[in-house]
Amino acid sequence: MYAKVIVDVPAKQTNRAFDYRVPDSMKDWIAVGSRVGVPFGPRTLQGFVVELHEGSEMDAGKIKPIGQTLDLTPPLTPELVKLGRWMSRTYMCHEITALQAMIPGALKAKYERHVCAREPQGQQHALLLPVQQEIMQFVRSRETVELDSLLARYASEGALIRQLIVEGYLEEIQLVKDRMTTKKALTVFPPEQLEQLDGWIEELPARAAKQKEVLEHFKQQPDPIKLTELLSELNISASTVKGLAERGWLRIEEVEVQRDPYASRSFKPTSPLPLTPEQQQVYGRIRDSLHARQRHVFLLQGVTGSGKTEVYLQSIQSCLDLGREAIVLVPEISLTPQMVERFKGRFGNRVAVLHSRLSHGERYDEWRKIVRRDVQVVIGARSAIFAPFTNLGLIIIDEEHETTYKQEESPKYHARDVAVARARYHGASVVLGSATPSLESIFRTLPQARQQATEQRPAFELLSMPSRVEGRPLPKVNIVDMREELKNGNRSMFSRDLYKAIEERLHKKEQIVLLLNRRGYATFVMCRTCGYVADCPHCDISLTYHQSSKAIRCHYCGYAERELSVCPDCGSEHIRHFGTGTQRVEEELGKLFPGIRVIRMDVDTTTEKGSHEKWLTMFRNRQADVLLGTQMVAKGLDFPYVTLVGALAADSVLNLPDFRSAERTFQLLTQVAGRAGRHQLPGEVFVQTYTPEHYSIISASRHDYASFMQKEMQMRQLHNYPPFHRLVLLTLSHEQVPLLLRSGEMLASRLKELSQSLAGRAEMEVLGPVASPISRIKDRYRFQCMIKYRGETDIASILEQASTVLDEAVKGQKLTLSIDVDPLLLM
DNA sequence: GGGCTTAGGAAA
DNA sequence: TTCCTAAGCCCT
Repeated sequence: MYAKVIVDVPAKQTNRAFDYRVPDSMKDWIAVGSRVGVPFGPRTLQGFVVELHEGSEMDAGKIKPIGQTLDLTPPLTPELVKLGRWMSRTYMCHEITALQAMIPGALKAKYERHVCAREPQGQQHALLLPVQQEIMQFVRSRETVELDSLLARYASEGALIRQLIVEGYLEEIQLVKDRMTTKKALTVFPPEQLEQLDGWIEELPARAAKQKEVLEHFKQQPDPIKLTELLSELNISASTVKGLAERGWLRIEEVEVQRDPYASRSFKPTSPLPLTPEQQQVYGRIRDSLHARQRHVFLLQGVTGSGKTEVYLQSIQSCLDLGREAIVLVPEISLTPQMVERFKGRFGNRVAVLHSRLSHGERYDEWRKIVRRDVQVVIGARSAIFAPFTNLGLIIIDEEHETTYKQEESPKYHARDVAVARARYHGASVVLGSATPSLESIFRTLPQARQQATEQRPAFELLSMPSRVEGRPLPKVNIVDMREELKNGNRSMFSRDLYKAIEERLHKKEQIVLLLNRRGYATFVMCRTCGYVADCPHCDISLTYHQSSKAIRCHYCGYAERELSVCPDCGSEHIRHFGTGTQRVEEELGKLFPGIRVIRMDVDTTTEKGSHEKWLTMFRNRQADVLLGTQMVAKGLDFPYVTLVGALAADSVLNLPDFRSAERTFQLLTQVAGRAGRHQLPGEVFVQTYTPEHYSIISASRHDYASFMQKEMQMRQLHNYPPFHRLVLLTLSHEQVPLLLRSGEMLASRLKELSQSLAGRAEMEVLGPVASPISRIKDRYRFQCMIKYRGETDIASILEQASTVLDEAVKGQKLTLSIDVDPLLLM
């Protein structure tokens, strides 16, 4: 039997499957999706089996056997292997990069080179130098030694060690290892025949009271139990249990334990809530689709507070009832305890939770629950879309408009597209939920787009829930023109109206959420005497102040220096380290309202594990009056006593040079406004802005998605932007500008040539090259080209041809081309 | 001529 | 990506 293997070398020349022979001993262990160690050139590499075949016509001379299998069960399913192939075409990434993205980081290969001692034939130890003798002595004293540690120990003898290997004194062994080992715990097992227990209890001498107690325990609870638990439960020492084990009555074994991050927590079981007629209708539609195994994509537009989560929960329940599995994606930021709680409460231990706050080990263990079929539901952030289920029935993407679903590093996939691709394979349904659907998604529900629908890009069906549960009204949104405030001499960051409203809530003991967008409020370091701003010496960007570490660092390359006390340019001491902006608001709140209790949530206060949760719990318990934060306070939170929401600088996103800035502004304001008045108490919202006439702000204040969408669609169509055209962003980077310019021109002209050949089937426009908005990162300059296209285009082959031409022209020049298909950030 | 550095190519 | 080899270069 032969296997085709994708190896762990992300390079163009190796971006294809290599053939290997499957040794007979491995036949039963290897399947499509297996992770294997294979000899590749002079080394051993990790790879994934993507195909198995009998291949009698193979060129046997060239083919090496697979070296080792790395898992008992393949970490990937055949479907995921196929998906990897699709991703590599769709997002222009190496196939191995796509496959690696699907498994937890803990399984990323770690390569270790070991040496062990050997006796070379016919050689004399006398030929060795004294140091070499010593090295051999050292190696002989143990089974194997990791080469790196040996080289570290004998730092200056690298050449001599090499000689030992060449002459056969040392044998080199290459190992592929996981980064992660499973956690084991000693576990006590009762005997097979429980009836024996009674006899043994009699048999024990009277003074062995403790041992009797242990046996009694198993009579009550015949399940295996962790040794540590047993000891603390019965207040005994290990020797007691060991004594029983020595008699052969009990068995003590090492068993893999799960690091369950939620183990210590109990979740209140919840049962399905009665649905409103609106919810009922939506749920019915989804349930029908599940039953019919339709590959339907639903766009569920529900206003904030319309009860989308309950619809998700019941849809998942019907999916489980059909014996199929479900994936729920939530934006990382809103992967709040609340959401997890509701899922755990409803589905208990049938749920695995995957998010980036888990440690490597915890994440791995949650993932293993899926592989072992212990769970049927996964709730997680973007990468949870790759959960290795084999009978997927439903994929839910909550807040589908969120940008976190697009991965910014290779593979630059969008979870929404991956979801549709996986659903196509499984005959599963997809539900995209949002109060403010992305223009891309809503477009696909329109008649115009329905006509252009293909198998690859199906049309979506719109479901809507326009009212809040229990008929609660949407909060009243007041737009405050900050220009007027300034005219009237108010230079504070709070308008008079907002000030009054805060005062009133404090008096009534109700709660307040304040949103301050990061952008627009600098985190940079500036000298107020001469205007000096601290820049990164390697990137075209200012350094960011980090309060926690008292350092200023570059966000892109990690360069850091100590906090400045004087200006390096003019020596002035008036150098200001602007915090996240929220700090300033906090200070000002304290001045304006003495005694006010503020919880500030931003990168500085939430980096620590679990801190996010801690702050939110405090706020929920009304231990604070104000929750102040950046975008993260806008999403998905639900607090009954919040009756006032203030967006302090609504237009800071609007002013960004990005064609999606209006959409982002509208989404953010709608989201944050939705935090108010979700329960009995009515809510009120203040939006402070310098551009109160902008349609995104006006529409958001009226909770009017439809009119925003219409207006925005016109703008997009006018400028050939998505969703009417699709984009590809090509970024070239190199240390030298002239070479970049030349290759940029070459790339653009090649792309233009290729676009000519499209004729009538499609339209394609090539823009650039121009310097990227961040023109230098890590001492490399950056130029970009943009492709706008629509219609039937094999964009992948166009991109491939263009990049091949470029490769040949600048061979070995360290020029890198990065391709972002459907980019969300145009940097 | 040997040893060192570097560029280019191969990897099943 | 990593490693090997061949080619180029310097020094003895």
